[in-house]
Amino acid sequence: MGITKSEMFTAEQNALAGIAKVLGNPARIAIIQYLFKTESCICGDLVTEIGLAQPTISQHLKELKNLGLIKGTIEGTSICYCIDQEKWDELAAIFGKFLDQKEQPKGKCC
Amino acid sequence: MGITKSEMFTAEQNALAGIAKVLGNPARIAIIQYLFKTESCICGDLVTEIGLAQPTISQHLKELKNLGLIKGTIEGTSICYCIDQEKWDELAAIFGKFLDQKEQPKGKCC
DNA sequence: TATATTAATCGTAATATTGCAATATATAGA
DNA sequence: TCTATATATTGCAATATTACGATTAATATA
Repeated sequence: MGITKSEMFTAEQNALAGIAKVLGNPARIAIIQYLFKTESCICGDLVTEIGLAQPTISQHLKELKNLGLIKGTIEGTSICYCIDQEKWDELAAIFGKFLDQKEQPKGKCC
Repeated sequence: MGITKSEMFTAEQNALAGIAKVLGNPARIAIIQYLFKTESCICGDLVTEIGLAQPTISQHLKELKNLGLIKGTIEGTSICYCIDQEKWDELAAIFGKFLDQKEQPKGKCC
């Protein structure tokens, strides 16, 4: 249905899926990479850098902001977006722990 | 449009987004966690464990299989699904590297 | 105040995802 | 072969996502 039955999963499972979902789009990956590497982080730069329309970039920024990964400060008529390193590290730790899982030795199969 | 313009992004960006997208659903997170922790990994167990219909579970398994995260071996009339630890570690390394990014010191903002 | 610049929001179209019932397929055992 | 069991596939409905043009809001400057 395009709807996920979040009420039947644990908070941790929903949190992990929520993080992954926001990261599950190449435009948002590109935005994050650009914010990490560049000196300036004016929103308008992202529009030319990524190559998507301004409302589209704005929408992606909103989703990244909702998750807390980025923060924006007003710079005159522009807005400067940056990674929120503290929040990033926090989510990276949650996700990294999930990725670090090791298989239990199983007797029979695979 | 529900379509992402993947041709305008790098292979790495698409790969990262592709991994995250598959992980961006709590049912698939739950399936992965169950496969990691349990002794047995019969497909039918997942249906009762997760609480979604059998075709739905089968569909999620298919997506995990497409990404290479799991593999299934036929056990009589059942199928035994397991994590492909090697592939998991590989994807975890790719994603972990992305998560490990640190902010460049910026002069002006944020 | 008027204008230019920048970013957010609205409205909409196209496509994707999620989930399930019904059905198909495949294997094991009688 | 016939039946039971287990999984995959198909087809569909509901909802979500992505993208963009048009518009709005807010600020800076003339």
